[in-house]
Amino acid sequence: MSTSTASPPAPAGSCPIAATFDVVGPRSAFLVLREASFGTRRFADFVARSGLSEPITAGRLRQLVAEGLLERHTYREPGQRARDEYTLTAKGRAIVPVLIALREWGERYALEPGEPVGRLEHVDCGAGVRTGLHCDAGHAVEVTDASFVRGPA
Amino acid sequence: MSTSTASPPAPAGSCPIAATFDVVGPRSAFLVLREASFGTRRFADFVARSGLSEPITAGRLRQLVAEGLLERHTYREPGQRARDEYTLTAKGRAIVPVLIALREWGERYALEPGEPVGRLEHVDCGAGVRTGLHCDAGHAVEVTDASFVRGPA
DNA sequence: CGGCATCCTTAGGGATACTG
DNA sequence: CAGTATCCCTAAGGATGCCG
Repeated sequence: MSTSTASPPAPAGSCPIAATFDVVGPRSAFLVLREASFGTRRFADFVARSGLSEPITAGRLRQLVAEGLLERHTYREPGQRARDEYTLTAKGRAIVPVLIALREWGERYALEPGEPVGRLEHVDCGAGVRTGLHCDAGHAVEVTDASFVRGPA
Repeated sequence: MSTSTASPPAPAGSCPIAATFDVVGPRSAFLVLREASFGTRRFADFVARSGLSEPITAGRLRQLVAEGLLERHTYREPGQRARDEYTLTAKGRAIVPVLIALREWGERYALEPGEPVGRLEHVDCGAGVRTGLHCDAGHAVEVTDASFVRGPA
């Protein structure tokens, strides 16, 4: 990937990558979203599985609800006391490809080969799921075949 | 996406998402990598285009070189003085899909509609480039059709 | 140009203890 | 169980100034 122009000063102010970090938050937010994407719903499970402390977990959950990536519902199973649960919204589900891409990179470049990391399966056929680039004309695209052009999307 | 198991305690220690953040670094590292993916090579340009301060930029460049995502070369054009430049390694290029996925999310959910953000083009045909999920059997996969299974990849 | 040194402020995050 | 309240430490990051 490269610019076709000589890249003028760049309006860093409207960079969608920076904007994503500004909305989603820090590392810990991605870990909370990871757990939510795995189906974790309850506070205590987020704490246990994310590896984050309670205050941080609580803060991220609150913030992600405020940003609209998670929804909080209080529900009560018959005969049980009320519980809170957090589930992904459409906005939150839309970030799952980012999580998968992060996962793929980490598995390849940041973990020891052979570390147990689980796998993503296509529910329809059981085959492994991966991210990829493709163009609107339907071609598979390599990173080196993508060119960034500044200006209106 | 959801777990098919009840998700036991989770070995957060070997989470590839967390590992990616641990290797790549914080938000500013992604902005530096963004610029590198656009073809930015020189220190002053990284500073001007990333919107980061010089010390932070210098620190990220040094760290990303140390982690093997960037390579630093000193080169001298004929009749010019020596310059340093930073270019992506294969390990660094491999993270571009993460950047693209972050970019797509931000454009959709974190920026005002209509903000100028540029676009990615397939060099072969000029069509826009997007990320997507697919399975090893070749099917396009929706987020909701991916299931995470713990255990060896 | 390509940095590093210093200083400062804010944000991220863990530990612990406590409350509804 | 689902948090909140403190306290404390470290990391992130900007501003400024200096140096090869």
